[in-house]
Amino acid sequence: MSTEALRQSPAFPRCSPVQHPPESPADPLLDGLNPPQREAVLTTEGPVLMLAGAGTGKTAALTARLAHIVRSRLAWPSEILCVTFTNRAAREMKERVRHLVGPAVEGMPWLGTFHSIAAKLLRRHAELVGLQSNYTIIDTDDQLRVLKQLIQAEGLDDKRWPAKLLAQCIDRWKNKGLNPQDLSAGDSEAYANGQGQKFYRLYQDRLKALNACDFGDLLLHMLNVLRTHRDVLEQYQQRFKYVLVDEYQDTNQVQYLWLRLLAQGHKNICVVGDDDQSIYSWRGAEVANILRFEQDFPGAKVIRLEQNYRSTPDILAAASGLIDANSHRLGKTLWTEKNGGDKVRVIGVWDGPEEARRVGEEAERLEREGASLATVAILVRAQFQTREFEDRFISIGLPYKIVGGFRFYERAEVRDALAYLRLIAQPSDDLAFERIYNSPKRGLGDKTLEKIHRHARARAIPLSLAAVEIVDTDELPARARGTLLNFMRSVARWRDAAKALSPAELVRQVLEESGYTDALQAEKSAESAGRLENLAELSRAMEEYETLGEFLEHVSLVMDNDANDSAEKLTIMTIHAAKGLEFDNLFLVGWEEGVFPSQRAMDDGGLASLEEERRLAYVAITRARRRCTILYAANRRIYGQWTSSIPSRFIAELPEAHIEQESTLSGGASLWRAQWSEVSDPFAHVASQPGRTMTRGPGWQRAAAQPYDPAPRRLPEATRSAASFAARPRGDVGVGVRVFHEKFGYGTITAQEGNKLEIEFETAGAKRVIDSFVKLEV
DNA sequence: ATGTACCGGATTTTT
DNA sequence: TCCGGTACAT
Repeated sequence: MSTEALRQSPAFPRCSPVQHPPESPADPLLDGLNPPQREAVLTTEGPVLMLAGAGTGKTAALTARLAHIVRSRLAWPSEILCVTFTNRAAREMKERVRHLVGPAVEGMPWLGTFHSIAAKLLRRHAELVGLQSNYTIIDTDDQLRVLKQLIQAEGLDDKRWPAKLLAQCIDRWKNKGLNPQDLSAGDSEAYANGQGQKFYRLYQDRLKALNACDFGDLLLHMLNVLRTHRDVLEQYQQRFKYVLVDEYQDTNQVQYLWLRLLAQGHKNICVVGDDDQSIYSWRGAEVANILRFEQDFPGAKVIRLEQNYRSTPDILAAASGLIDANSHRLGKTLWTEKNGGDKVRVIGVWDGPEEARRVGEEAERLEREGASLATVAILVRAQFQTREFEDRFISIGLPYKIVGGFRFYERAEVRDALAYLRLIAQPSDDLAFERIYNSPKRGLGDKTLEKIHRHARARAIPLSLAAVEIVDTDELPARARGTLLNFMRSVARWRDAAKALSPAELVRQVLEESGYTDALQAEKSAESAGRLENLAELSRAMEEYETLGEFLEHVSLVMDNDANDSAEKLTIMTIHAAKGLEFDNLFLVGWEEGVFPSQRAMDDGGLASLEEERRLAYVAITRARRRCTILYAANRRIYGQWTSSIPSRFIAELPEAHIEQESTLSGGASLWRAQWSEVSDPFAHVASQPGRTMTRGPGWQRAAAQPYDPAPRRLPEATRSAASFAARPRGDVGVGVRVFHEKFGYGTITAQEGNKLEIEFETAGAKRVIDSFVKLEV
């Protein structure tokens, strides 16, 4: 494996060619690394803090370090603990290490996310915390259901004291490494007038009874094991000769305590992070961990990676200027050897729809100039902002994908399928039983469930067992009894089948025999088609697993839908989701006070939150490689209310020398006229909003006073740009034809012009779409 | 047991 | 505005 291969490997696209001649050509691993990166690779002994700014090649340094340790025989791969936060990061690192060290080395067993490593350790020591090693990992959904049941069982009003609030408290306590008995009276106050501790304890007891863990437990239980069992702790302290931690600024208290214990053996801990990119404090991350690393690990070597290989000088300068406004930074000075490039553009527009239109046009222009849409991304502060763009891109036929939102395994149908499997794998999984016992609808309701519950409690047995027993009694009405008997027989049959079939075959059989697929097929809505698709995808994903248990662990901790589709599409995502990624052409939208920085953050977090928002802005800008465009709108509709807004303070904080401002608002009559020709009535959406309460400024009134042509419009001009590259109509569709659209479902074509269709959808109403987006009904 | 009408809440999100 | 949850009617 040469550095040449390293540089050219697809997992290594970000580093520009070698910047300095290699000092020690003897070790090809170091070629292509700059001096600080090399230092980070070679300083294997003792604590190391690698402060790596955005785009400075920290993953390259980290993986080279791993490879170096393995190749110099300082440790076996199985003696290195390497933790990341996301599966994506873990996967990427695994891939790169494989490139460097070669396939001869089996994938490192202890490279993974905090949670997957903790889960693996906990399987070995589960009995020490009162669990069996085949414990179930439950997600937020299940967690909330359990909590709600507890709250109601204790006779509390779950409106006054929502399960969500309790879940937040418990998560926070777990993130801090606190068990129920560790809570102070003050902590306990956080829920239901001092009953926090009581509920936390009840919840933990309930989980133990279910032989289940939530995500927080994986880390907390393991911390408890390490704290209370010296022998176990020493075993792992011995084993892990080297510890590496990625994104250290995102660690929370439990993770910190965990690492500190484990690293005490050999004290070879290397953490990598960037305090300026700490954007997860709201979920327990403590920047303080990185700020005080040098005190925690005396003699720590601090290495700064400051050469940026990603962005152009103006982009870098704009980002640096912005983050300068924050206090309490460790401080880094990013620099680049790159020259030229455009300044950061800042564009003010009239309203949200215009913002979307503008970005769409720019994206099409980039495409015409030869850029792939895969190099274009729109970053938003919050998920609700994606809608405007989605609507626009559907109507002009611009391919896009939205990253984030619901993960694959969080979708209802996938969770249902998993619940079936969980119930098959583990009869004691009451949560799974509750989820699916009437899904698909088979006529079993709350009354029946309640009776099963009562029986289960009386006999101290799991629900599924209680269900089997209860059909032998005359507690249930004949109808429900028959249905339940039938259902439980199926479950028993599947348990049998599970022994003979592969997980993938099993899930297909279960979905078929339970009537789940039939119910979806009968539905015939836009969503149901997608759901069936997801279930097919699920069984496909299961093909690579031998056992059900193996698959279930994988799915609860690792599975995501990153493997989306590789087609050339523009990406829309939140800034949070974009961390660690980069794009040639970047659009940062909605830079208005209240949206970004978000009102909510400023309301309840004060200056600290504002600084986190600013770091978020810094993360956003530094995702751009070549072109960065920031937009803000003068008017925006938020929760159905029109609001006039002012540009984000972050725009004012960008150093003027590195930006280029433009506004369609102050641009004079010609720009307004350009607007007018776009749509026949630019204020139609305004006029048609009864009860609209926005304050109308002088500019608005002037514009609104203009006459406009009220002639009946057909397909509006606005779709013209899309027509320019895909105008040839399809021959197989026409007015009156019934078609299917992935997003809107079934509808009938009411007008056709070129490749543009106007369709009256059965559920979504009238929409304009490009013909390539619809399928003929089958 | 299941379908329809209001009410209230509404960031960011990994595992 | 829009979604989900609860309350009520069928």
